[in-house]
Amino acid sequence: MHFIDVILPIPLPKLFTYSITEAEAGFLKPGMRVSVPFGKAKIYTALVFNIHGNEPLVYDAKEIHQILDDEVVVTEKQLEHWQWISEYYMCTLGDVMRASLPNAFLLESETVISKNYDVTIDEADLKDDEFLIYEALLHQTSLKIHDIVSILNKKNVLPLIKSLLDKQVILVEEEIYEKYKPKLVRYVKLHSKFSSEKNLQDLLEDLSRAPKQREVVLTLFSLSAQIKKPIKVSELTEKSNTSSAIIKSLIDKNILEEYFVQTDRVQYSGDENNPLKQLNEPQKIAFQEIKSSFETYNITLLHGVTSSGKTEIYVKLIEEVIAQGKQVLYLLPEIALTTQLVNRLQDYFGEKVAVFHSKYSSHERVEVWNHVLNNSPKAQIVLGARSSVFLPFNNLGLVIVDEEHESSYKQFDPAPRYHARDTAIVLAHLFNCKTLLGSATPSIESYYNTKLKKYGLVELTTRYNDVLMPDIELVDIKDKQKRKRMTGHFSDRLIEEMTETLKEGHQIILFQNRRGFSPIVECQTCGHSPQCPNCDVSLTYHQYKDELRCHYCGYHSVMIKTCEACGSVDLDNKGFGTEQVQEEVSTLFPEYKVARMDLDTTRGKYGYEKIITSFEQKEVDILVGTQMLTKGLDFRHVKLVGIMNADNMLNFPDFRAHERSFQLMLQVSGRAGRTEERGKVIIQTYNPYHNILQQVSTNAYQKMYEEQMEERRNFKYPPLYRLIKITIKHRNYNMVNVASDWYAKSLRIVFKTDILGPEFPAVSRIRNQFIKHIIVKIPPKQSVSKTKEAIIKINNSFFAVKDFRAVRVILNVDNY
DNA sequence: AGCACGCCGACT
DNA sequence: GTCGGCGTGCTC
Repeated sequence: MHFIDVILPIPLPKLFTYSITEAEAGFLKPGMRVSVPFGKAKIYTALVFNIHGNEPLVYDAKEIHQILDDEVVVTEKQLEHWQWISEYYMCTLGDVMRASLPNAFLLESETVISKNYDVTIDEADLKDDEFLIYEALLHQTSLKIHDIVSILNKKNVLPLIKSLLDKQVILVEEEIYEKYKPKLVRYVKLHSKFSSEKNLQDLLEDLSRAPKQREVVLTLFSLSAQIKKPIKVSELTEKSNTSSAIIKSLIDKNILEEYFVQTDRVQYSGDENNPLKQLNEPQKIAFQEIKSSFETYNITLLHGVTSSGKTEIYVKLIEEVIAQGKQVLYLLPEIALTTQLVNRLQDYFGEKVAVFHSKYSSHERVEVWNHVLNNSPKAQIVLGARSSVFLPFNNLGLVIVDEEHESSYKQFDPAPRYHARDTAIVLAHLFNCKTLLGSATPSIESYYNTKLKKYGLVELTTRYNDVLMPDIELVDIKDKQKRKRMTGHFSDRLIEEMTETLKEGHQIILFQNRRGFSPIVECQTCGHSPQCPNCDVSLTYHQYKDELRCHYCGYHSVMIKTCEACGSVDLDNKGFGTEQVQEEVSTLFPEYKVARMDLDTTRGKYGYEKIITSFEQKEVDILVGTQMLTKGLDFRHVKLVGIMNADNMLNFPDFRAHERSFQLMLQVSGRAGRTEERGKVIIQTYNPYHNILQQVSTNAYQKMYEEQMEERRNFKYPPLYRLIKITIKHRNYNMVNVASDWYAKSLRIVFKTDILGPEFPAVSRIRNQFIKHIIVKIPPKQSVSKTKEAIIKINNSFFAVKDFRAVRVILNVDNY
């Protein structure tokens, strides 16, 4: 008797056991995919977790449907890694599987219906709809659910299929198809019979009455003479300036022959292996320090001021590791910066660099996955966003986590709610290799770990080319308002600096941490402001489309002309976003070009790229944007950075608000003056004496760290205490209250203190679901894993209560 | 998560 | 009287 335990890509906490034959047992290995029947009819892709001979006692194991792989697609190391993730982040292995595997690896099954020929059917027995399907099956051998939906033009066709099945009119089968298809490129060549000079002459004469086709043949002829390589159809179409129809007719006439070649979707074309840049003195010292730090520590934090040339140091380290034939994982917070960085790395390492991120199609992901799995030289260096920690490395030699402090490394939804930095550190540990964290503004927890001597620390305090750190000036806008020195949201100081910078031909970045035009539209007469029907928030006015939008659920409606409550036309905009800043800039400086970079303008695969390139090429003089601007972009000609309003981030209700504001402001400031000239930063605020702003203006990281640590100690927050956030969701307000009270009470029985809540968050309803949060604080001496075990117990008894079964509970470990 | 089974309102 | 809503329970 042979059995396998498999992981199914669904959020169920246990593995499922299937029986296999002797031969299958000899062939299967953990990490291979099998398709298995699950429930009444469905077939799922499952991943073999282990192979054993223990027959389950309380149920009969079903047989597997089919083996899907010849070789493992998930390595043993990955399975180990998955287990750590599922335990640490309190999610199921199925959740991790779903997040890890490229979608195309998960087969889909589709219900296929065919006629039952064993039974004679009395057509009179059939209802109208049923007869339509029956008739369709007389013409076609099989139908898919989708086809039936379109034949009958109604949504719910399952009852009908069931009834047909009962009457034995049809047979139902689950058909499986692989979603990944290699990309084939279509090539053409002249049919071999025209290879002789004479036949070709004849052909051209034949075609003299079809000038278009003749033209194509001639172009093909000259192209193949020129480049002596196979000719793509797309190339030929473009060069000969014809349509694909003409080429098709040539193929049909057997004049051209078409053929297909499999190619990689992701290809690097360009010169490669430019010599590495020489490190300057401070970089050399830092490089040596990192290497000696690695002798003591597995993890080292490189704290280097903005524009100090951390990338060159990474490149040197990468060079050494790949020389040993090992793989490198280079993590970046988001894709915005990859364009510049990918180019830089490819300049040095050419084809060895593979890029991996969420905007890639699932086909592209499979290709990178396979390259990494096969240890192919094409993916020796993986440059990727957080999900690249799931790639099947087998020979990892170094992990680099750039911009280590970035919050986008943490996944919030859906499970697994992992932090890519911490997950990558564990991955590196599995391979017994080193991790380098880099940042100009390290996260407090990482810096704390260097103090605890868990991580090594290397500092780099001078900018590349000895450019001075930008001069940061705080402008008190409360005072400016009083003295009527404001034009819209611009202080006289900011306008002065902008005018001068533009005159000198330099560029400006304006930072406003809010999208849209104005967050709130308020009626001047009755004070009413339009709310989202699905969420507990006011709608934001977006001028560009003249509509009101909810940033939580995507609801949008046209801008109202009159107040919905009292009918008054006296509507006022409160607060301001990037759109309004952009508009004010174009009125203030009409002769200069302004662009905006935020979620709304960077949709699509190349959204960022377009804006970044046009700014780089100086087609745009002023760039207005949200925090996207901070993510490691390197603009050469920016001299001035303006932060429109520092207060809204400082006042954000979160224990990290101060740390985040410090990081954000220093990062944006770092965009100023990256070559030669010293940059200038203007920070507009109502409260210039705020500690954080003082620390930003003097680049006092140490001071900020100590002060924040003091607060964290006093208020029991990370990194001293650990946090687990429990979110309770339900569409019924009362249910959320009752359920969260029950949950919190149970937690308090076990943990006594250090439980916060339940509390409604600032936005207490999203997509028609009410939300309450409970925070579990874990003191330094309390075992984190024991705490999690206790929470899981409470969670289980929670769902044993009948009334609570429909309540959604989300566990978020390290929710910061 | 899906999906089937089972019990109560608005339609022919 | 039926179609169809979603509460509840199970999946090797």
